[in-house]
Amino acid sequence: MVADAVHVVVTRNGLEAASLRNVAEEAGLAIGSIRHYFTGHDELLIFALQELGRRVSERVWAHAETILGEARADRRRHTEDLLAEFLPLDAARHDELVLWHEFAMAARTRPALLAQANETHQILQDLVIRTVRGAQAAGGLPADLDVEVEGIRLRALLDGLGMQAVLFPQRFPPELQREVIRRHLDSLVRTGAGDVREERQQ
Amino acid sequence: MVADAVHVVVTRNGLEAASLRNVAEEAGLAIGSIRHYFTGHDELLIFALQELGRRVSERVWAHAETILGEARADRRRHTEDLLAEFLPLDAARHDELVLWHEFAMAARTRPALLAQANETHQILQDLVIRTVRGAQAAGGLPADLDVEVEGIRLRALLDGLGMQAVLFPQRFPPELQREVIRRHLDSLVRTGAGDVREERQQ
DNA sequence: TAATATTTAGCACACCCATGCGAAATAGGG
DNA sequence: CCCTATTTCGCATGGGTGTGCTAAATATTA
Repeated sequence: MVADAVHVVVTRNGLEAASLRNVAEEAGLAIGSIRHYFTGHDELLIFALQELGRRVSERVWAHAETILGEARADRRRHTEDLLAEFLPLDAARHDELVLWHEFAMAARTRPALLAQANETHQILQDLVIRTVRGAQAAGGLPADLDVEVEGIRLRALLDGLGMQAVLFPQRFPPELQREVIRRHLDSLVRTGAGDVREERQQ
Repeated sequence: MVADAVHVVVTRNGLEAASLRNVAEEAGLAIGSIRHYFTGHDELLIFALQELGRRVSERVWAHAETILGEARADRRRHTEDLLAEFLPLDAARHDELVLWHEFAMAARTRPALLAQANETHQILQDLVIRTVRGAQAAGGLPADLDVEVEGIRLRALLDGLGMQAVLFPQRFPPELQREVIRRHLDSLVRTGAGDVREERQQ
């Protein structure tokens, strides 16, 4: 697939290197061949981004169905595994994360990519929120938890941790990443949203 | 300053647009003039990154001295303000965050930038850890907290939240960002590292 | 087989890029 | 003023890029 070629080039040399020429060479095709399917450079990138979003969503959602379905004793472990899908714990997830960051960052200055990036982000955000809600419904989390905010907080944590682990791998070995997830889940389990607001005043 | 020109161009059009020509035009100079100071394109970018790191560190550390010094009654509020320096709550912080993300991402495929990016990241990470440690020493946080891990977790949260807020501003209004910070600090205050590990087994 | 559609390939163009180099302008010290 | 050092400038070169367009090759259908 030509999308794979884009992904390889972007992963290896960054999005700015994803020229028609480089992609064509990586795919073993001629420039004109690629341009037969994509009328312009933007369309190629949009397609590659769509394909990325499709794969990530598919993989993570498949993982999610295991946990969101019926109640199970090892829910906690499955939850950790699900969240671990957002982190670069192996080469596959590392590359997917790199791709996502490259495209998402590029979307800031390339309006053509923005819609697709937004959609992908939303899908994953919803998944995280659902996971939190599911854990709450299963009784593992305090009932008074603000699921929306906690979902956003958890997603932000995963995103930031994944980002840093990609940029500075030596500083964030897999075990440290897992420990951070565990700590966060622990704090969710043990903390109610509660009445902290009064205490907070002083 | 020529560094400002780089920053403006990168903020507006992304790092890939920071060519000698664009930067020179933004600075009101000729290409050759810039090349008199920087022997190549890489050196220009490295300098701009150094300058960015310097400014960010300076600003955030100045904010930090207020809080790390003596004990004060309104420590919680100052802590929130300090952490808010990592989020795009106004135009200045927004732009600084954009610059940081652009450079940090580029450092992945440009070894020339990696050292400087690493150093800047480390400085800020240390600051966050010190903040957590300070809060712990001041008695606001449980004594059995793992300061290192909590510092990393907090920094990851800030980084991820900042990233998403930059990419999808409409989804992350300032008040939501502040609420996430408050929630996180609340959870830190109320959660011990404790003996969750046994419960976790099942 | 013959005619047609689909896919692949390659060339030409105009544009932007980093860099090398020498000339022009400006500033500073004698 | 003159001489020198510093700074600014612009041209030339070689390479990369997206895109328009046409020709060739292949597959599909009649």
